[in-house]
Amino acid sequence: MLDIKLIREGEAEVRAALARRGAATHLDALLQADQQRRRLVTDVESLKRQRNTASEEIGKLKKAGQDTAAKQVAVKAIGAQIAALDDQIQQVDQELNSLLLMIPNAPHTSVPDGKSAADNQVVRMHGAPQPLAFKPKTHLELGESLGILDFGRAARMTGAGFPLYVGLGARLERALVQFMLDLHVKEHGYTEVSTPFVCNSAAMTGTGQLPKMAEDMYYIPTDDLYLIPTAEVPITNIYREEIIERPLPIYLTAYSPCFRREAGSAGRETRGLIRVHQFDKVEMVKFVEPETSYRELESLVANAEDVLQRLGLTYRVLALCAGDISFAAAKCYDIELWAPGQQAWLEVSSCSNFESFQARRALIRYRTKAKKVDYVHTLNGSGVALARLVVAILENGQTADGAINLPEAIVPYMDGIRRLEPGQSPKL
RNA sequence: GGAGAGGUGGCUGAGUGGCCGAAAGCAGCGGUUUGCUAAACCGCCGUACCGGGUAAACUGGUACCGGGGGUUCGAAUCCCCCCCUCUCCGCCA
Repeated sequence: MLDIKLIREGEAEVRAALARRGAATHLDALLQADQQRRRLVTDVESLKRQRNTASEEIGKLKKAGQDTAAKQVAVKAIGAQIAALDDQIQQVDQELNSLLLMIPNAPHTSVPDGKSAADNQVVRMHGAPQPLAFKPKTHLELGESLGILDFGRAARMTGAGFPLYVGLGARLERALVQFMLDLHVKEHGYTEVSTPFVCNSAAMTGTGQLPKMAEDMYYIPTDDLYLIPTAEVPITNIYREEIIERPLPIYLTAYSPCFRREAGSAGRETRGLIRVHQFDKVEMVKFVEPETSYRELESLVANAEDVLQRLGLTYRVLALCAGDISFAAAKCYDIELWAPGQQAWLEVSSCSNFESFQARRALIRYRTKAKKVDYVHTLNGSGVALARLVVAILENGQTADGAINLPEAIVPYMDGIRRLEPGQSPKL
């Protein structure tokens, strides 16, 4: 969330920044609640001071054996006033908090203007889409002919949008996870963690999934827990309500499955692995000092790009415009892979700087060089998302005879298998 | 899931109704002494919010002893609910 003091003192700037997102703002109600709260707090605290002084006096008098009945009655009256004010404060606090939680992050000045995905800017390309010498198949056709994907059986046990990988398909998935984790841990300086795949509402609120995105998550009412839509949630929440005493930056990475209801997106890009309710992902999260966060964002993107470069894939990096960045982000780059079967760019990574937005919600702080407590900046990026990565590897690696040439970098993780051919993978 | 024991500041750990935001020790920071390291000695050493002050230093106040509620003039301390940890039993990959 945004700093209420910043909103109070820099209202015009905050309004202007939020307007760039096209976000409807309820700053008036917020500022009014803030003002009311401060007035009430000042009042109740002076009453509490009176009560404390009087109670102390009663204690002394009692010790001296004097009668304090009259005084006690008087203090009790103060207590009643305090209780009434405290109730009001609680209400205003709640209102203030729920308003604050609904306000999105302010876009950074370097974020391009724009209303929608159409206004995102391509900041660089790696390679360029090359026409194949034959009509490319889609990953669905390839997956079926190779026998490595089975959507029908998955739908029977769960429903549409839940992939079942078979044989070398499952193997490829596992190999890619291993490859990416190794790269981030051994070469990019991340520490690997393995987290819970369900989180409580406090954690979800901390990273910004709640309250706004409740509809997009799978929820388990019996235990009041949510399936994670991304490992960002458990990783970032590792330091929730802590003052981090070790030196920054901290880089963490984790593999996790991701669960998304994708409510409202039925019929949109829903074929095959493009948009699924469950997919695997390797995620990177950084906890950094505020002054360094935009430099850290660039290196985070570079870490994600490194994955794709080593896999020899064609991709482009987009700077999302103010109207398209996610709720919690101050700046965001997307990385998209070229998929010849789809004739489309597929988003496989989203790298964001949240500045102190998540840190404020989740109370993640550190000590500055001057020993003051301050909020960290958090960043995260996919490094990268699996299902669409598999799509790109299949569709880019395909040959005229329906086989797949695998990227050299994962061959060691595939026990030396360089090529997937029809009939090669074990059948169900 | 059942029974019992606990949750106090970065850590260890005292405190069972007012003199407690909390003893003591360790760690940390500053200083004195010191050939260096070490030791000794002295001082400092929680967070949030509201106010004063230049959004610094500093300063007045309020709250916080797992979380929430209650009793009381007054709660770390008494009562209730919840969460977590440990031990034992049950179940189990």
